[in-house]
Amino acid sequence: MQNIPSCVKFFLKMAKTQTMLSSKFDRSLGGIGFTEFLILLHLDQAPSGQLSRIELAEKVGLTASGVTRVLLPMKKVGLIKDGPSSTDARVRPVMASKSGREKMVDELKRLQFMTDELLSSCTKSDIENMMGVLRDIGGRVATQ
Amino acid sequence: MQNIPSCVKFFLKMAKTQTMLSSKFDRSLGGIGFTEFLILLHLDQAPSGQLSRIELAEKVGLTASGVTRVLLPMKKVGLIKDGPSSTDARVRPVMASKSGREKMVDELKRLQFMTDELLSSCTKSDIENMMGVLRDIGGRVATQ
DNA sequence: GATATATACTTGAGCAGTCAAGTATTCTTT
DNA sequence: AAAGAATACTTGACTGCTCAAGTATATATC
Repeated sequence: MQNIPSCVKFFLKMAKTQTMLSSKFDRSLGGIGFTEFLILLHLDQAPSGQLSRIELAEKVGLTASGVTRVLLPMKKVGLIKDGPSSTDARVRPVMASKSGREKMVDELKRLQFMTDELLSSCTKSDIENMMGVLRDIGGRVATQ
Repeated sequence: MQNIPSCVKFFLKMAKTQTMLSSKFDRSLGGIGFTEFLILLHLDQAPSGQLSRIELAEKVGLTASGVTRVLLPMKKVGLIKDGPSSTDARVRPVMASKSGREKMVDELKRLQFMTDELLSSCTKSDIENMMGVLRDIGGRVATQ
């Protein structure tokens, strides 16, 4: 029976929590998946309202091909549409449609309600601290 | 452009960090996946050295069928073996084999090195605090 | 003691993603 | 201006799950 150091324990705990959370999100998000929601959210946050596939990939943490595959049904259903064709013919910018934006606002409200509840026992500074730690970890993971 | 409340931001950040981490783990774990590692770890931590499929499912956060599917190749490769058949003929206990235990110890060391590095800028109490928050969130998610 | 209900799985179909290899366009070098 | 390298994708084959439905055993109810 091995002794498990606290750093490892922390990551195990985080992995499990995240698994539970994302399946809860997926179940409660009406009709769209968490990744689809993320895409709509990032499109909303982009200053120009549009993002290329690789920009989306970078933001949501998927590969380019993952983005291609997620976008396909979203376009079929009308949540997104093509952005104005850019000067560079390789890039295919994506925009949210009106219904995509509406859906996103809807789900954002739902998510807000849910996260408020889940974090109800945390102080503002708890959250600040954890954000700092996560940012830090993210940075270290990214640099290889 | 929607305003995103800090609770939601926190969960988005955590989701992304976790995505990056788990793919880093999967890449760096030699030959076995993160879930396979988790299974070997939980078998090691079980007092009797054996766990039923549903116990494993509960511990690693998969469904029963997910466990069935993960276990299949692990048995073929000899990382695990059947436990002594229990009094209840429905349950099929699983144990780690010698090579499974060795593999696990190996990978645990690797993981320890990795997590130490990723958390190198955190204090002991940072980690304690986050563990507390995660435990709390986990509890709230679990209750329905 | 038979019947219903619950538990511990397994299996088929399908979804969300990956990776490797391909295509089209653009940039860089000579 | 041509050749090679890089970028922005897309596609095929695969992995790792999920969910719904099935099977086998066990428990509770009448």
